[in-house]
Amino acid sequence: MAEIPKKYDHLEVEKKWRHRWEEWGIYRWNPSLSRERTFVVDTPPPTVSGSLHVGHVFSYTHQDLIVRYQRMIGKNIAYPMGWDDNGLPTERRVQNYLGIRCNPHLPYDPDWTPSPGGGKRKEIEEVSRQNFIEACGLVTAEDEQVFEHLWRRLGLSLDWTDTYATIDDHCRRISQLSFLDLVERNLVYQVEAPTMWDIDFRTAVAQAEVEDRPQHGLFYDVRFALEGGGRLLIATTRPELLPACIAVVAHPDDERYQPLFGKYAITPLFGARVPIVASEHADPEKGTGILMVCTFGDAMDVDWWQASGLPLKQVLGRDGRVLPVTFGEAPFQSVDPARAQQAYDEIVGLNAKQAKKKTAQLLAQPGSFPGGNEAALVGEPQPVEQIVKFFEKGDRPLEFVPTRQWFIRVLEHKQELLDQGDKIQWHPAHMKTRYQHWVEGLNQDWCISRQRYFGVPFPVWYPVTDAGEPDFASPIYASPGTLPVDPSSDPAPGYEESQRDQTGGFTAEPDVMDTWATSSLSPQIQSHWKLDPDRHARLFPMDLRPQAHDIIRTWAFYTIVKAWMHEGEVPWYHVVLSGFILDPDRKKMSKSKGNVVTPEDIIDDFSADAVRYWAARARLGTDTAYDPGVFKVGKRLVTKVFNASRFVLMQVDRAVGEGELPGPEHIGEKLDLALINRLRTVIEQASSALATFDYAAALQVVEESFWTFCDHYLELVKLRSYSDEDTPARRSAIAALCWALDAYLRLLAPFLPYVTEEVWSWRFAGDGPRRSVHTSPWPFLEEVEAVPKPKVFGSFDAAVEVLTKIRGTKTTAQKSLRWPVERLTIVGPEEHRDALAPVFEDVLRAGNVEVANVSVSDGAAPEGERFSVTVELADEMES
RNA sequence: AGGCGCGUAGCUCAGCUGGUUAGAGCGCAUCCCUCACACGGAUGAGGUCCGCGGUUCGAGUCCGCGCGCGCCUACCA
Repeated sequence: MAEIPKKYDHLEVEKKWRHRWEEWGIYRWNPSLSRERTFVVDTPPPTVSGSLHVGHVFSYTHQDLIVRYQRMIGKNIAYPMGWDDNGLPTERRVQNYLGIRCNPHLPYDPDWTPSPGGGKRKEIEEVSRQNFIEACGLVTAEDEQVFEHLWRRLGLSLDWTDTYATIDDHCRRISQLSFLDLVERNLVYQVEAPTMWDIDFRTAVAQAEVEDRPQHGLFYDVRFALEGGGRLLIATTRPELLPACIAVVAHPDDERYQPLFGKYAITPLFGARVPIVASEHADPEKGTGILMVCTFGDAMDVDWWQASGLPLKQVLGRDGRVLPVTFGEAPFQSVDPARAQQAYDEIVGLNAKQAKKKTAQLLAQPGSFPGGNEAALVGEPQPVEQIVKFFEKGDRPLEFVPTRQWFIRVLEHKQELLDQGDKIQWHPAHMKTRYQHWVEGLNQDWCISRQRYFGVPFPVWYPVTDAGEPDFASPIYASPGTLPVDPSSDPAPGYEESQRDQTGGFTAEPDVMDTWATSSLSPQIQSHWKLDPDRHARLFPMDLRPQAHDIIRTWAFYTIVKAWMHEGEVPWYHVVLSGFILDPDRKKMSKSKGNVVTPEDIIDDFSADAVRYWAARARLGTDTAYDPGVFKVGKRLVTKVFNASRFVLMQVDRAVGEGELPGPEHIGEKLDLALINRLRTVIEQASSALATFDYAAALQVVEESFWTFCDHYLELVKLRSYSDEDTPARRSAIAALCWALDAYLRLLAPFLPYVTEEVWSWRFAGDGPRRSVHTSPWPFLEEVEAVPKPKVFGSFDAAVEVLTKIRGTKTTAQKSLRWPVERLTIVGPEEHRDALAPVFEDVLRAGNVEVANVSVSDGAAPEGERFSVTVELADEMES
């Protein structure tokens, strides 16, 4: 029996158990057990280059609560850890930190090493893609340690022997295998088409990464000339796209414009002759009801252009600046090419914002309206609140730029993907609706190519034609056995490296896959899909996907897509969605808000158990206000567990010393039986709540019961268990205390893994699974069956009621709770007196009442109460 | 603009398939150093359950309509 310390030092205790758990390896997956006995978690790999905040602690704790329960009910747990280091955020960080930039055309230099602090150098060093990836690897390894340290402190029961990083060889291999599999199934294609483009990151982005932001814009009223005379007023927010105007459209039912359909308009400044067309796209209510279609102002322009067959006039480049074009040549015909060119030259090279301003100025000048001295711009621009699409990580609006991109065919499989969603259980259930809305609302295929470097390269090359151009129509794919490959340093199959970028040779696909193309494979990455069929069968489909609800449209959706496309399966049976942490003013918590308290600080102050308690109080899917008060409550519970356990085990120690703990067969006193009987309900309720992932409900039941145990049962049983004589009454008390504490520790273990393990080690730890509370069996009902059911119910509550009355009288009289009672009169109906009788002795002891000073009689009790209780206190303390 | 969720004590939240006087913790007030715990304990004061209608013997709980908040999706000339 271990020495019981007087005070609880959470930092020391946490450190001790953290190391011992690692030593014991109790959180490791056993690969030899069958799938049925295993509980598999698709752990979210956090973006390591992001900053850690309390939101992480929140959702990762939720997973761990579920996992710890599953472990205790005997499941073999597969709970690995992954890091999402692949992608833009890391790239940016590495560039700044090391002062390097990727040049994918450079060859790999095996001797190159990054110099820390390189970010301070003046010139930026260019390195090959593989060197760049290695540098990213070094930086992210540091970031990963920060996360790992926090996860360990939090007590997450992760299997640290089984980790992955989304850029490592294994993940690149799985990602490339996935791509090749999709090629084989004709589920992926490449196309040169206008796609949403971020001009700062200079990459394509996917629909899921786009967000709307309200912007203050200006509506410019611009006059177009009608061919053969007349004019037309068009409202636009993007005058800089005027040179890209290909048509003018109005609603077919709009009587104002019906006579114009089929005729032509002449654009101001640039003199382009554009058709006036009827189109459902136009809203008669908006602006002047007639609008210009440009290539490209928005998604509608793209749709319209594709259907129209009109030529493309691209005026914005990949950097968002106005491209040089020649007027008079197709497609930039003009009724006055010289004048058009003159106007255009004023905006060439400007960014969209500058070009907008300049074009507006030009339009305001007299003579900008074709054939006269009038200005095309009418009146002052009107301020307008508009909604503009942005890349979620971007700072400037997205543009539509024609580029060659790879897409996965999701649009034509919406129904199948909805069906997959139905096969998965969503917790809470209403979150499925979000998934459905997203799938139903998809309007583009999944763009997976990014014009970046720190990502998984496409395992693709192209032949270089005799004309020296890549032949994109004839991609050369890597063979699966050679993966992972980097086409920019590995030659295409059947070619020599010397033929790279040579006529008749090959060239690399320069793009990388979006990070979601890899993280959507987290189940397959963990199961070693296509590499280890046996392991795959033991892990896939998984049981649980924990995640936050904001990434249903990305991570959850993409993972469902991949699992369905590759194997026609769901990736997991259950998804649990954590809510967000909100500021006290109910806004989503963010760094910029100044919530600078780090999770490590909070653990230092309140203990890991207390922080877990805070997370565990929040139900799935429910956003929760950040309330440090809850940490305090958690800390109080931890302290209470420590102190109550200390009391119980000291009593046990006094009674049996080093001897064996008395078994449940000694429990005979009615109060003790009543206690155990109450625990039956607690175990039932907590178990069924946890089985449906409702850890918060389980905690509530257990916590409430534990406080009752401390506040009432311990007080009632205290003096009986103090007894120096080894009577059946004392033995019953000791046995009940042991039984109850043993159960409470296991019930609380998923929530408070440290303090429960600490207490467990004092007296309960045994051999085998019972070495740790976390591998001990979850309390099951058979354990309760070993203790007889009380014959009369309500004894516990009756005892509590009378004791509370006695305490109340003393408190009101401002006397100590030890103060003796002169006279106790209890009046109540038979039913309640019968319930009270067997536990009455305990009540009197706890209330410091002499049996001789008590009278109990038949009669009515006040409404809602069992008894009418009258308490007269003694005059003196000593009586 | 549609969808989803939420609106219960000053604050944070429980209240399952409708059932007698609506719960907890924090905070607050008053008191108590009793041999597990003052990082504690006892007791108590706090609520027209967002509003209005309806169903019902009975509604915080079900239905309808509003109002407010959050999120998702759409709106981008």
